[in-house]
Amino acid sequence: MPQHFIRKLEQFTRLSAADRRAAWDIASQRVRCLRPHQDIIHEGDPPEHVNLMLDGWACRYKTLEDGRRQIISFFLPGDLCDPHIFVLREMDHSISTITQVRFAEIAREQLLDLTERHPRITQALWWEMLVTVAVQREWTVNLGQRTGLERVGHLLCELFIRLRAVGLTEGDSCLLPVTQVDLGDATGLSNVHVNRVLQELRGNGLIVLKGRQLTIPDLEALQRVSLFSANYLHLDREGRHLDANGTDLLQA
Amino acid sequence: MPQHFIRKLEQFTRLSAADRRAAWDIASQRVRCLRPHQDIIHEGDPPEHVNLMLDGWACRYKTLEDGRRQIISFFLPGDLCDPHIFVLREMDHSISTITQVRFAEIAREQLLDLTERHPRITQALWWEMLVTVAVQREWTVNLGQRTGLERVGHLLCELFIRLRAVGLTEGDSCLLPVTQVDLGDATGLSNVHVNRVLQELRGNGLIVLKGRQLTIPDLEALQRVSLFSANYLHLDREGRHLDANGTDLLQA
DNA sequence: CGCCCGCTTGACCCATGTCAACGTCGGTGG
DNA sequence: CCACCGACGTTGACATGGGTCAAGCGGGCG
Repeated sequence: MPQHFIRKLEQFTRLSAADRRAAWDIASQRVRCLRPHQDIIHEGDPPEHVNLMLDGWACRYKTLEDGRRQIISFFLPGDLCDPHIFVLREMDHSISTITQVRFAEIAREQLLDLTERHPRITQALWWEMLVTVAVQREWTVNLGQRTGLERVGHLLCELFIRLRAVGLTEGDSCLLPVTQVDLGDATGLSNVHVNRVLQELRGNGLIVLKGRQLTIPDLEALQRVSLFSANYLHLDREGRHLDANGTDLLQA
Repeated sequence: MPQHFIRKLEQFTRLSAADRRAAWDIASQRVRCLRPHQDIIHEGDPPEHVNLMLDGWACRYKTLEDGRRQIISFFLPGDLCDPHIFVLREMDHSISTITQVRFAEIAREQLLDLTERHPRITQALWWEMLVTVAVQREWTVNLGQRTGLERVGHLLCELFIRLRAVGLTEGDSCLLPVTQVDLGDATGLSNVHVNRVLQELRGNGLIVLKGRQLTIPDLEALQRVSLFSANYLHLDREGRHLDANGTDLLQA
């Protein structure tokens, strides 16, 4: 759904109606759909277009020769996979779906055209790119310094807050369509240990996790035990000085 | 030394004499110098300019409340700290020197001016930014999946190859001006374990490390035991189709 | 109905952490 | 010139978080 993308960009700055229309358009052409656990692009492939997530979850990952697999990041609805990736000749990692995924393929020229005509979108895309990198840095800290419990708690905080930012939570709940193996591949833990950690989080009343439904009754508490600070997500409308303020603007 | 910067950009594409002159100029104004172990910028500060490393080593890092510290990346001569960082309101991490460091402060307008006039430099800066992110992803894999030995070996391979790309190696040797504590903070290991791992690498003849001098007698062998593949550094002049080819070009 | 995938649990093991002591070297001040 | 000191590296003994293996379980789907 293009609205997740627009909602995401508006975390950074308000857009004009024309901006929104352009973003909507670009997200509505060339829509593709993939079933769960299919590669969108594989390590070694030449990057061909920018993918914009509309619905469903995907992930970047890398596999070592002996089969060890690391999930490098999650893509949620509204996320954009690597604007400007075409500068590189080949992918150094793979991207695959987790759930069924609908996404829009955006061609290089389309994106250039969009950014030329809509400077505020350009700024917002810069912001989205910088946040993506900031998330990657935080994952480095997560894997390097935190204990198993903290790692999983931290990841759950991040996912919940990112989902909330695009309107995909309901109160203190959200969908979490990943297996414990996936969580392990993302946190560098074995699936068995992820299970133990989840039990512990449940035992402490920090999460309720049944099937694919995650509830975080007290987000602050979970943040505290996970040493989570949301500053790296830069969600406070940091580009608000750029807010579009034409007459066509819906005042919120 | 501006030549490291230029040499780095030319890993991606050849530059015209005018491009080189412009890059040299921007790297030669507003040069600052800091002693070892001083913050260049601290988490929470507003980012003010882009820093270009001329000499010496620095690192990004993040500290948890209880003192655990993760080095998130290393900056080597020729590296640029976060072009376009000014889109964000505050730093979500700190940058500090490791050795004495000389660097150039580049103002936002200067950088915009440079990229407007020199499209090939713009492309090269995109490349450098994408490689920086690729390195961050690889660190995620390193911390999440590799054993202690592999982690340290992998880091040494990366540093050696990056140094070689800017002309800072001599044969199979380079300077490694970091302590074992630093290596531990970068690899998520304790300094004691880093020491044990280094002993083992020495024992296997994979490295010679005396004082600050690192020698890697057989880089391929070290790469093999570390499961290191250089593809993520995108060093094969991937932008060679953009090579400047005016008459002013020094044919190499 | 039965199978398969994902979750759960227990027993055991190992990589890595922690703690503590000691060594070494270069710098500095008396 | 020597004595001291602090930072860094090294080593051993011991502790532990998390991995591995294996078995059982439960529910959704063909």
